[in-house]
Amino acid sequence: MGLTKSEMFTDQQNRLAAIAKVLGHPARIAILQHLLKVQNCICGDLVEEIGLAQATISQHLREMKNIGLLKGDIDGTKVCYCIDEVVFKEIGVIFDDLFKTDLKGCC
Amino acid sequence: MGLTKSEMFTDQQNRLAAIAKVLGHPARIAILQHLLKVQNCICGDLVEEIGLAQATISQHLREMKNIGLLKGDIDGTKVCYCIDEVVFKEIGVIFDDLFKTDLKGCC
DNA sequence: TTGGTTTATTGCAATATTACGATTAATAAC
DNA sequence: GTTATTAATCGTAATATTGCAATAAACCAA
Repeated sequence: MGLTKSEMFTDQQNRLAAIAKVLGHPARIAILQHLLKVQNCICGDLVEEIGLAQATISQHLREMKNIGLLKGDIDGTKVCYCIDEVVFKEIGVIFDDLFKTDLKGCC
Repeated sequence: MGLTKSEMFTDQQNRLAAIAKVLGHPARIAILQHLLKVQNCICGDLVEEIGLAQATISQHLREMKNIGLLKGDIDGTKVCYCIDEVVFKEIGVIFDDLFKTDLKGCC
């Protein structure tokens, strides 16, 4: 089917899954890591940096924008992408909450 | 194409993406949260708990096992699933590393 | 205006994912 | 033995994702 039955889950579960899904592709991880490394906007050097076609990179960037992780500022013919600090931190907290649980190893 | 070009990325990027991909479905988030809540093995009550068909749940469980997040102990006709503590913590660290970066908001 | 640069979008092909019914395999209960 | 229970697997249909070439859109420069 390929159709996720999201109505069966809570908003929190769907939001977390949507975020993880966007992170679930190495090209998007590479984009995020590059943005974290340069600590600045990136204006189009991603195509050479990552090595995928321009259309493909653009698509990945759109998905990252969809969950709010990135924002794009138009600057002439270029578009400067950078991380949305608030959303970035929010996502960090979400994962932190999920993985901070102390397990009392049962098996 | 639907075929990720994973050879273009580092092992670390591919591993992180693979983990995030598995977390990128609300049913698998629900499974993980249920396991964290009961703090014990779950032996098959997931089908009623989540509300998807048995075959579907089994498929989701397999994906979570593939990345090492869950392990299943056979107990008679039942199989008890629980979180692999080591991998769980490892994944927590991976996300923590990724999101701990302090951004100096550029845009 | 014309041409160059950059990014988004469209259209498409190949592959992947999601979901479930049906079946199978393994054990348990009797 | 038979039957019930449980979970994995198979097969299949519907939908999603990935990737790219081609094109469009928007701006800049001369």
